[in-house]
Amino acid sequence: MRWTTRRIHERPLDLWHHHPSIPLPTPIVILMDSPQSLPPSTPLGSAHSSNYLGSSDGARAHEDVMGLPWCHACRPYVHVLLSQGTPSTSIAGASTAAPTWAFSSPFPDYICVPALVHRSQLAVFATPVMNPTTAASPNPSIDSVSSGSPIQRRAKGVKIACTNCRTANKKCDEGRPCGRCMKLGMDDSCVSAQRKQRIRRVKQTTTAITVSATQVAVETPIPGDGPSVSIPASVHIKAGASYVSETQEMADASYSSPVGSPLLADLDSHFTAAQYPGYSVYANNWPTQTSTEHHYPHWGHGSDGTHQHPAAQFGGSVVGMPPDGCGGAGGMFQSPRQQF
DNA sequence: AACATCGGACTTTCAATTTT
DNA sequence: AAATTGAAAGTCCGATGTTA
Ligand SMILES: [Zn+2]
Ligand SMILES: [Zn+2]
Repeated sequence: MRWTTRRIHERPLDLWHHHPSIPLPTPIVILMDSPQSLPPSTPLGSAHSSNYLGSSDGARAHEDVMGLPWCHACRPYVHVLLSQGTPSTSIAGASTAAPTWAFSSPFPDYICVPALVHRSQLAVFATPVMNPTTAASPNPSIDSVSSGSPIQRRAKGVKIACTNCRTANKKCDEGRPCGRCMKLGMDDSCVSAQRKQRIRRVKQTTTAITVSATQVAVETPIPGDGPSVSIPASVHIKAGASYVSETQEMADASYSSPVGSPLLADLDSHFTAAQYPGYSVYANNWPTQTSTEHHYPHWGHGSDGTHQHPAAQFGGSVVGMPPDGCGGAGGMFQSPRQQF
């Protein structure tokens, strides 16, 4: 089996289409735990990637979940620890109804949702922790999840603020004088600030990568293995990159950047659970066979050939099922991020 | 109410490093 | 040369304090 690592770089999600070589549904399930980099103070409406469950990089706004070109229909699932990944406050327009895209997780206190769901969309699961299926619905008429109503994101700033606005930490505009300076009668002093020269710095060697934003791990139960609650082991995922089974050549060259076989041995040398407290890992069961049958290691095949949701094979109750095919971009998995 | 400050949450840039 | 990736530097929201 060949593995490919790739990462989406500064590309709006909407531009991604489902890639024919990526099986549906995806063979990867992400387990997210202890998202300590999601401070309660983080605005829920923010487009900050740490707000997007499953994002592998909490510091970048433009890079994508797990570095893979998922379309809405094939994105992986994230098991979110409710007590920590759930926003404690709701946002305007957020649904309080049990969403149909959420699943109960086989892991206690987790729920299973598609990766890239905005954190705010979990408001429905806010404390006290409750079963998605029985969650009350105080305001069922408003459902930002299924309706895809956008969540307010921070306004885009100007390229370069005037010195006055920069100093005052206030919003500037492109005009010179800018609106604020005009309003305050500071027309004369309104000049564009100068960007400082960046100080020279030396990069450290890579091994101690910060495990950021979404503490993730992949787990890959063999189909038909029955309940597979994995045991914390070493980390099998590299920050900023992820791996997808590549059993056929990529049709679209722009998506691929083939790499050798960065599998376990490789990655284990970089990460251990001990090194990163709080980084719970559930990766004890990577697929070993190379059969093309293994496109769906997670979901397995139902007797009728359809794919099963992981929750199903774990015996968890499925609250809803993901849509089939790749036409779901505008549907229930729609990202709240407008700039996608 | 209008304005000044400012902590800090996002965002954008860019250059060091790694890949191709 | 191009892609990654760490993190410096930038924008500005929103809370708080001051002034009128
Ligand atoms: Zn200005
Ligand atoms: Zn100005």
